[in-house]
Amino acid sequence: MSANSDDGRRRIKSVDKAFLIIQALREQGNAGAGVTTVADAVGMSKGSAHTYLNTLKQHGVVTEQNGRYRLGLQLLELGEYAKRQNLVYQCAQDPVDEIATRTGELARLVVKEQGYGVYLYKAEGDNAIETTIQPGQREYLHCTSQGKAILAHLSESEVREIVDERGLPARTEDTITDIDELLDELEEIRERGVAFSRSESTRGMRCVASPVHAPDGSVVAAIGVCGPMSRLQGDRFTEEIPDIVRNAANIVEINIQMNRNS
Amino acid sequence: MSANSDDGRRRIKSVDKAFLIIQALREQGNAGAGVTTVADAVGMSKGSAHTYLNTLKQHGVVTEQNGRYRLGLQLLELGEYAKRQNLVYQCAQDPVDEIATRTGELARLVVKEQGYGVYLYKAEGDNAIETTIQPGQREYLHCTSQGKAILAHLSESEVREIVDERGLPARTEDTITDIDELLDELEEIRERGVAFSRSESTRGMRCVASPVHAPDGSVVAAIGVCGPMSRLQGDRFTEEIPDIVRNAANIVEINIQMNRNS
DNA sequence: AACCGCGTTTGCTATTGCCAAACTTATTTA
DNA sequence: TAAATAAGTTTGGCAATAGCAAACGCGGTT
Repeated sequence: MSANSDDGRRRIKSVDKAFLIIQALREQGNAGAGVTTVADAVGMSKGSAHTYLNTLKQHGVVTEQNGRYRLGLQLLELGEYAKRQNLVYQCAQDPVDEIATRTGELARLVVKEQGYGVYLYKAEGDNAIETTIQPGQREYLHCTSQGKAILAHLSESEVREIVDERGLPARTEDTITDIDELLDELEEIRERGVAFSRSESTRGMRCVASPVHAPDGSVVAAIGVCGPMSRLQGDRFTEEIPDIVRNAANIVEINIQMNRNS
Repeated sequence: MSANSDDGRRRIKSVDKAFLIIQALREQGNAGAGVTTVADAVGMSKGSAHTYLNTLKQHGVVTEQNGRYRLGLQLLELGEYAKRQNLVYQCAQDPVDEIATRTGELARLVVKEQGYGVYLYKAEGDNAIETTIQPGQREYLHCTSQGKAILAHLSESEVREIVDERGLPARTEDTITDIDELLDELEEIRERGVAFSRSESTRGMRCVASPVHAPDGSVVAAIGVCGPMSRLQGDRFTEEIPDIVRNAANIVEINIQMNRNS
């Protein structure tokens, strides 16, 4: 009877369907899709799919050229806006730039959202590596140093909840895929104040990350450094860079607090 | 009786309302808004607004922390995806970089979407100016060189349609605000192959832009250069840079064609 | 020229979104 | 500490509307 689905709360089914269509279009990629293809993909009649696509088109989140529908750039405008509004994004840019220049490596900002990490900003030092993952993309929390830094400061029940929902897929042979092993690792990270990643998300890549806390004490993000194993080793990896990263994370936290009161 | 609104076509009203809420949240900016505020802003009951916000939250396009709702970063992921998928974006990056290094100025890519220009990519030369407008944002077509380059290659009826819908707001005292004057200017641009802007969008800023055509002959984008009046004048403004820009636009077109066949 | 596949439109019905009002929780005031 | 107020959440019932199926229109193909 009731229009609910997940956790007993009511939902607007038409909105769900709209996002189902957006998802379907996304999976079609650059090729785009026609009305019939979309209708089949989401399991509705041609007529209905047509009405949805037209509505979405009016809002610019879908574009159409001679019968082929694709994702529209209005999404980018909204997304960029959301990014710029983000307080952590505003407060972390300078410290991340600083990390990049001081280490010469790639420095990144990842914020927590819905059990994922969203890669929001990067700064490239003189020797910065190129990564395949692009700003704006989500990544799993268990396989990156940034993600683990965030997980380490959540409660065990929150961690288990995220793992139950997202799983622990293996990115490389070194990815932690066991929940108990992960919890042990998080314990260490908490004591140390920085998280390491040794080829856990990409072979040959090492990272160091430190969490960023909101004024209320909850973790909201992590900043860190990524580089090749060849350069990130010894004291530089275990001492120098952790110090730089920890310090920068601290500055971000101060920036957030100051921005709060203004 | 019928569920239509704009041009007789049916629409999904719930989807319209969802975007109304997104718009409302956007206007609240960084502060965010509570359920009641949103309900008032879009003119629906508290209960309904709550259901919508919860649905949108599930999809990540809205986030909530202790009762305050804001735009979510899922929008950024979708938007960045739409951008990366965009064929023109893929094909124009190298030529735009090239323009920037050869001129030392700011080079930009603007693609046409729904009667607006969407600023998708920039490359900064050694002396590049800083602009307030950010990648991902929309801009009017009548007041920028890039926009005029696009308009110049649409039919007069299409231009009139866009102007009717979006108007010709004045950005500076030099913005063209008269439709006939605009049409004359477009005529010149068509003959010349490049569009100029002299303080029409920002005081003291000059731009040169050239259109990019799809294989079917329609304009899809424009690339160009922006810089201070002090540097963009004389032959450099009217001859040298136009040559560079025209040439680069040509290369983009070739890239698009090649990508088409692959 | 007839066919076929695709996109668009429309009438009718069952579904679902919506308001109002009750209920719950948090915050402020006395 | 309690009362009062405000804000968020849930629910019943009715009216609105989303959805299908089927008809229509249109370009491309055999």
